[in-house]
Amino acid sequence: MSRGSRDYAPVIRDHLRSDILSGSLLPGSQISQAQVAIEFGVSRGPVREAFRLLERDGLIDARVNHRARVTRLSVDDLEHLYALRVVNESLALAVSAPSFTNDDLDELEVLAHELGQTRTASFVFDEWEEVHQRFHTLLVSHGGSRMVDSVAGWAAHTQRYRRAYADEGRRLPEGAAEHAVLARLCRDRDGERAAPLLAQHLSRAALTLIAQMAPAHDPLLLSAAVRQVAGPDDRR
Amino acid sequence: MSRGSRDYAPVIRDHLRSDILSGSLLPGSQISQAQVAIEFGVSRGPVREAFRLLERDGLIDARVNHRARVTRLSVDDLEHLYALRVVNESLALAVSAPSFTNDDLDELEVLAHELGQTRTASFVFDEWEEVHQRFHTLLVSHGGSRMVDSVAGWAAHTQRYRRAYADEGRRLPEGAAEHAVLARLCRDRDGERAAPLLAQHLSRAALTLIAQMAPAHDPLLLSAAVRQVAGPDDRR
DNA sequence: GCTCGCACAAGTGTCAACACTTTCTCCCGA
DNA sequence: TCGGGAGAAAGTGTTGACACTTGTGCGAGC
Repeated sequence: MSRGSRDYAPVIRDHLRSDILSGSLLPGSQISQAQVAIEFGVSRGPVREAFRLLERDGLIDARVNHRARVTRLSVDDLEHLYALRVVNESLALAVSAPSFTNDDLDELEVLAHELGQTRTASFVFDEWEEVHQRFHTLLVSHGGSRMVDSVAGWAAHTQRYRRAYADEGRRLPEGAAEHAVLARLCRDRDGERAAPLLAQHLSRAALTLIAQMAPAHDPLLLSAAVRQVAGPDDRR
Repeated sequence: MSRGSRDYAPVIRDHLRSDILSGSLLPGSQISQAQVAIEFGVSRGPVREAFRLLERDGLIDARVNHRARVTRLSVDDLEHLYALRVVNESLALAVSAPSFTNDDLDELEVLAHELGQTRTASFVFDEWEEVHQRFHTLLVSHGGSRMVDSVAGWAAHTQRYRRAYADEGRRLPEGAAEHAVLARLCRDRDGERAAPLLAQHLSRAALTLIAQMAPAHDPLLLSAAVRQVAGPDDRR
């Protein structure tokens, strides 16, 4: 069972993706098939396949005959990612609301509570991020595999920006409260109200990051996305 | 320049994708790396990379140690695809409206006109499909690369369903007219009105296909998607 | 006639080697 | 001192061969 039949590509891809998302592989840094192959104790074949997948996901740029580079971050990309999350996660949440199980709802509340706690308590980014991701994943988990996969990809991407730009000292105070409200609305099966709130929650997170990254940037696309979900919106 | 350095994977992927979308590779049929490698006069390495990409795009299922199969069609998938198109293309169109060039607008009108013509004139599916794709691609072409890529993927997928289930005899009569209206609204830079119309246009196409494929199917997700874009909507 | 095994053909996963390209390095001349 | 090449080193794209797995067909046994 040693030489044939093992399918390394997915595990290599997962490792590299995790390294990129967590920031241990920095944007713009180069990674070579040969190097990775050695690190995983594997030939370059499976590594090439993994690279193809990472490239398709937009995590690396792989020009022919050049070493692959971890894709760089940009405000535009950040805004696009959050705009996509806004419209898609809102839709997924709206249709998921009737389908939540009691276990789902319980877990949502526990996660929301933890997210509120960690804000005040000692703060470890990795832990917070894990809970946060889980919360948002659960929120859209009944949207169907195609939707869930797309959303998971975009959400993962935004993690890079949060890690790179989030001011770890002061987390968004409204954000934490919103998680609890979202959990509550899910409990009430009120997708119609939860969806716009999620949109605004995401938008607020995006705007905070944009402010840190490029204060002058005008988030046209993002506000169009929020408008689509929440309507013209004169209320606060 | 013959042995190293050529990067066959993308061209192989494009060929296979085109074969799958056009229906010359039927849903559920098996394709083997070895066979494809021979057909393209190439070794299996590049073919494997192409397969990984096709799998990522959901066009083939590739279980380990098994031959890959062209993914099957299902109403659920169809509905999901169109729901994604509805919310994303609408957003892309809304933000694209101010950015259209005169060339874009001219081409849109020409394409819309052609789509109206081909309905009555002798009908060749491939030609109609090409013009139709081009029209919708152009409509969202200023939405940013991430958006455009996602949308293009979903739109390509829906092509499989149109080819498999569209009743070639009678095309949607409203559909043809709507293309012209959309082109007009783009000319007027009226993204706010064009977006909901696009949503309904796509929804109508989806519902027609669903009716052919599984009349009993209740398109919950699709209507939620339309509602998100167009509002509760009592009209029509 | 039918089923169950079993060899064997076909297919996948992986590797090491080869052809070619990019990148680094170091040395030379201006 | 500073470019600018030539050559080495490192890297990529591809291949053919090998290890292993799945499927296939055919004959023995019931």
